[in-house]
Amino acid sequence: MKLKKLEISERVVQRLTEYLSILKEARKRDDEINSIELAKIMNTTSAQVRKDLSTFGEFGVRGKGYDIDNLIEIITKILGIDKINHVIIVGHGKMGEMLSSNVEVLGEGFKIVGIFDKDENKIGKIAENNLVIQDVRNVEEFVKNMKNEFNIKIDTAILAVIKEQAQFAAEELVKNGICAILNMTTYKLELNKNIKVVDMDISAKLQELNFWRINSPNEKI
Amino acid sequence: MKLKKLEISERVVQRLTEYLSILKEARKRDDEINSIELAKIMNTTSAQVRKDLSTFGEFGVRGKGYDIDNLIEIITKILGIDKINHVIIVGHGKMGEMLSSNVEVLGEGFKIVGIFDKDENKIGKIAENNLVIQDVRNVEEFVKNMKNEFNIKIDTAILAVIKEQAQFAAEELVKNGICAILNMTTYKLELNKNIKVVDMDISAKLQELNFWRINSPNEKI
DNA sequence: TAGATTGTTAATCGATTAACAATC
DNA sequence: TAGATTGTTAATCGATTAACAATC
Repeated sequence: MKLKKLEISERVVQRLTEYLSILKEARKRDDEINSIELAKIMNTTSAQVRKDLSTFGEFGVRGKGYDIDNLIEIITKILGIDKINHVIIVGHGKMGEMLSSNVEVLGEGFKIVGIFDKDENKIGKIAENNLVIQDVRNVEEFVKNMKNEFNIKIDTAILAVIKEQAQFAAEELVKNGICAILNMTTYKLELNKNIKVVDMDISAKLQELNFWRINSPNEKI
Repeated sequence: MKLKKLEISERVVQRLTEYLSILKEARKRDDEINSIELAKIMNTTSAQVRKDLSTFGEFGVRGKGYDIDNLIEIITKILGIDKINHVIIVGHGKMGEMLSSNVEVLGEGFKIVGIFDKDENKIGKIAENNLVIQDVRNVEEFVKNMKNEFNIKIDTAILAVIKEQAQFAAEELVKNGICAILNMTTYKLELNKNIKVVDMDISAKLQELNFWRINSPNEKI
């Protein structure tokens, strides 16, 4: 597989994750799919589907379409989830608990290897996935050990603390070598630009939904 | 408050939710803010901030900036979260449980009034927020009762079932008058276009983050 | 070969930004 | 009034789409 590498827009990457999920569904029914069918499910044009995919290479067969298994494999590679990515969860409140106990939710390609909290009542307890909840001050040591003993570099953290702690906790993580953060809080993190942050704010999404609900053109309430 | 009403882009609404969260933080420190400061926190230009806000009206004072409290109130109204919006949760697995037990997570303006599941072992049990978990087949009756007895119209559902059930469950909800769905599953729902759906897919967001991590220009792993 | 669908170019559309008159 | 910052216009930039040659 030859991957072109150039400027890739956020939108394209977002759609890539959607294509993947759609393809996994489609695979249950078919072996092949074309840009028209894919576009219909995505609510977009076939031109966009082809353009998106051609950002990364030539994966289709003219006159036929795309082999679903092949495309799944390619997108999986592009997203780096063809291998296990080791992540830590910081904050073991309701959200952290849900994330660590729900094997489904992270999807394939990710494995939780550490859980941290600052609450002394939680530290030392065993989470539902059988990991011991560690003191958040141990992140540094943990990351080092994983590197030295198992040669596992931990880059990614899921930040699930309360929003009042988000900025501080994130800065600590960055100090310990974390360069990618899935931010489950409502706090807008202010970090060095080379740190990748993706926000996952449920309340914001609900607000968005609510706006469209009350402002829908075919509103009839 | 006079609200202009015209074509509003998804991006603007998304940023509106971000402005709101930033303003709530800023209020702790200041009474006023200008577009330059707001832009800095948002990682954008002051022109965009002003343009975004002016989509909805004239809220600033030339030479001074924006009154934070005032702006919060306005955005809160625009997003329709100045009043309580009643939502139901469908699916009381790990995700549904987290949502219903975590008062923080939905943010202000939303209240869970019903929890539904199809698992007989769960039906009749009491969830952490003290609501009885109801049979999902009762949604119809529940929605009608809320309307008739309390004059509460339920428009919004949070879909937290397993992805294999997502499409079916969503269609049932729509039949019972739900017109806005926060989709917590990885399944790409295919519904009538007048139904508002916002996707909230944790695994997709992790994939996105992972892509940027491994493709960051200043990668040095 | 004829039919189909890709990959890509060029045209269009929409979103962002620079610049500035309006005005506090 | 002078200084500052808004709201808005016009210019720029980027993303989407239409169209079609390439090719299976």
